[in-house]
Amino acid sequence: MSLPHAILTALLEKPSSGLELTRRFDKSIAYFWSATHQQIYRELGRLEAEGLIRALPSEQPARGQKREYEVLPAGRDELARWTAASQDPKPLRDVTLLRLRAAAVVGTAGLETDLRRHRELHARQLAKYLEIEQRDFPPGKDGPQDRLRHLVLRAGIDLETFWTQWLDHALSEFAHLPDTDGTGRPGAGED
Amino acid sequence: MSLPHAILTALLEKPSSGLELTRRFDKSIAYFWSATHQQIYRELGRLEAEGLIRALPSEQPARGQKREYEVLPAGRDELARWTAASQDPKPLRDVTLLRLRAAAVVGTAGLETDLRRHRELHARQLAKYLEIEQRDFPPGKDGPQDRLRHLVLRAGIDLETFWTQWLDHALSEFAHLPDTDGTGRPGAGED
DNA sequence: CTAGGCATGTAACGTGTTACATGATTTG
DNA sequence: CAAATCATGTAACACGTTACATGCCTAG
Repeated sequence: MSLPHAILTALLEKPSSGLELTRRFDKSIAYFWSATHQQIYRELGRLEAEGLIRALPSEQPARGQKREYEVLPAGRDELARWTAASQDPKPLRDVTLLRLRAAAVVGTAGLETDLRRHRELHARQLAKYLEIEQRDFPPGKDGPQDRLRHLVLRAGIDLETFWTQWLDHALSEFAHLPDTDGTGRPGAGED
Repeated sequence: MSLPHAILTALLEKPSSGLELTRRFDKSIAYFWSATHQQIYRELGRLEAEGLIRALPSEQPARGQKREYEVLPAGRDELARWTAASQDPKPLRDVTLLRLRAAAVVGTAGLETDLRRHRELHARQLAKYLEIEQRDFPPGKDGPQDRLRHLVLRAGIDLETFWTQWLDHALSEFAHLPDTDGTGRPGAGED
């Protein structure tokens, strides 16, 4: 139940149409929450039905017509409630780690190339975040809102740094690993 | 499409029944891929229908009856193919970061308590992983399979360390932040 | 023989993903 | 006015989550 709250947050920051929201998600919110335009339109419909947002009065509903939405007081209340409510952190779910565990059984053939590619993607993402940081959070800009948003961006930066380094480490392990088919020691102990 | 491959990996490590798989997921695979028993049974059915695994011959299908599965050659091939295939890393999607971004708009009231709780949960998880590391990866144990599995566990350990520290940092920011309702500077610039 | 735990499932729903469809607006 | 682009939307499906249902097996 997070997408509606991501949308409420984005709409509070600035009233927008569906496509504008999609672009803002891609550009600025995607580093902690991504969404496609289909998801966003579906959710905008629900939020409007629930009375948490409304289309700006001037627009009449029509298919190819732009519709801008703004958050109603009930929507702001709901977002505040959700933000403060206790929520358990979700367990990690990472495909790359699963692939490595699988490689321990069926062999590492072919994996290294893709991990090297991932390493570059993470490094590029990191560079992009650092650019954003320089542009949006210069030394002077440190009001309460700036500090919180900077904190969020910092998490993104540090996570990309983490993955870049971890992949470097993993790749260096690969370097002095026999390129086995994994059957060297079958039923070895796990857990 | 990762759950079937997680199951294939687990079954190659040791043929098991659905409930045994569920327990092994909880105990040992959950730090990079979690699943409920309903998901596992559904997926076991599909994998069997596709001819990637089979129930051990002795068992006849019956509702409350234990059914052990093992991986067929086609299943091993599929797992090897999947492991080596190129896959894009999934973008980050983290509720806590979203909550912080929302708090920049609607205020931080109530958030701190839950973040403190998260910090403790991550610290506890970290302690658990470190225990596993000591038990399962003593200095001598460093064959190819051990190195790969250790690498995976290391990612879990380092990520929990990361989140513990990040939350400490976030909480220290909270300490000298006015407990606003977020409306101090409404339409401030984002992206 | 019954109560509790073991083991396997069904059903319903929410969210995310992919492919495609349609109307409006601008530009050459 | 044709083509490209903007903008909104439908449909079908895959996956994950929650609640519940059913059959077996063993201890007391």
